[in-house]
Amino acid sequence: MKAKIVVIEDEADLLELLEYHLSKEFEVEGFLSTKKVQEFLEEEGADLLIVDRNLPGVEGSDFVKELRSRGIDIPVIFLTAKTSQEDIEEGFIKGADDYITKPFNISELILRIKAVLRRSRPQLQEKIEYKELTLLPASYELFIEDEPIPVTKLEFKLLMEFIKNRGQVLSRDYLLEHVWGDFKQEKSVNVAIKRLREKIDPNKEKNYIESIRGVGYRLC
Amino acid sequence: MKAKIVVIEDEADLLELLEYHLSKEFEVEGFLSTKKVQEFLEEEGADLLIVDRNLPGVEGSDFVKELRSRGIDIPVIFLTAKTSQEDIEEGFIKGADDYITKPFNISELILRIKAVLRRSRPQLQEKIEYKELTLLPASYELFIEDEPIPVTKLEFKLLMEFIKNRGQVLSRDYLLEHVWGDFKQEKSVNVAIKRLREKIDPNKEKNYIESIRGVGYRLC
DNA sequence: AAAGAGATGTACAGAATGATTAAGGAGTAG
DNA sequence: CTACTCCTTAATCATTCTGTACATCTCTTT
Repeated sequence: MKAKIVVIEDEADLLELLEYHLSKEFEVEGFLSTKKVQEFLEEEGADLLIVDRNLPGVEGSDFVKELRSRGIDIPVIFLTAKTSQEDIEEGFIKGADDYITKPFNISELILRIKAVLRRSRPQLQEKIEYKELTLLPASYELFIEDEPIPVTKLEFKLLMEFIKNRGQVLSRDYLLEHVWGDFKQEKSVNVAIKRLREKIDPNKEKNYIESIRGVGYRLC
Repeated sequence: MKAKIVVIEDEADLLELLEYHLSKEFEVEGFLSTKKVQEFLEEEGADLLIVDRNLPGVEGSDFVKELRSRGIDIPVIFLTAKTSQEDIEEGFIKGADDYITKPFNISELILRIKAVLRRSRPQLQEKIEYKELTLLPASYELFIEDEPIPVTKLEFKLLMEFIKNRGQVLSRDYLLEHVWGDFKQEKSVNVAIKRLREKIDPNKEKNYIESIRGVGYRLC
């Protein structure tokens, strides 16, 4: 999962350059002014903010201070032509996580971004995607097109097993061993599959899990 | 509670200067070489490392890389005369949280230290805010919308652990290890969570702490 | 088309998990 | 020492989950 970075920079050329380079490693959203940023952050969220301090209207560091006072604790890197010692110190005092002066080196910027993200977003959770399904193994959560779908731990593990072996037919025996561990009747698998199908495809349109008569089931 | 900072710098004069200035705000431990540092870290621990890269014997960034590979995840700031772009990038790649080139400004250094500590050691902050909760780690005090709420030390530490890992599901095992230290029964966690919930959300409106059946709890 | 095997659907009881309550002991302050 | 707070443990209540039994449906073979 890529980190989402918001860049606020009023020079269109530079913004474009940043978007171009950063998008190789991150998901980037550029803004020419602070205007719609707060709205965006509240609706979509982001993992890091890169802000020029010389912006039309609001001063960048004041904007950050304002965010901070509203409890928005997103990490911030200032990227600015303001190079005096006082400017730099002011930037940190107003809540910067790092402060880079123009002209800057793009690979250093990327490394500094990563350093900040490493501390602020300790573990990007692992995310497994399959068609419109998204699975978060750490919390046993399932999303269908970003809608959370409540599933039990058993159902989640069952789905994971299918995704791990997509395209292969899994026998009831195999599933009992790998998902349940504990040995139950083969019929239990039937019921669990039924329940899982209902949750991942309530309208029975997708037919994710196919039954292979006499053999087992397959996710295709 | 002051943060504990270890400085490794082979020029005695500079080390002394750093110790002098930093000790106004932090608890400082200086070393002229990396020799006894690892031992010190393992025994005493520290919150941040400031390292010169030109050290007698070991190269500073290699020392850090070595620490990282041993799972010692202490934040590091390099403070060094190596100013080429390659050197800086190498520093970050080997695990730096920040990189400052000599000559440096002492107040900027202090601000950068604070910026790194804010993310990596939130518990050292004077004041931590999360939604309408305010925590004062020094005194184990909790406020909800500025109203003081009496909480026990255990409850406070539990809440801190959740805030430190907000959004992540924490298993009972994890909590026992990180909050209790000492191993108790997993049931103890349930009871402690119940009491904490009662205090931070007596009307059960906010649902700060979510239970994830079969997995653990999460602050969202 | 009928029979039989396998798959699906449904209902329910028992198992598992979490929440709540209460009791007793350890630790602490006065 | 006494009174008090806090915490663990144990017991019980409440909820959710899951295995089993059985009924129904579907497919395949004859």
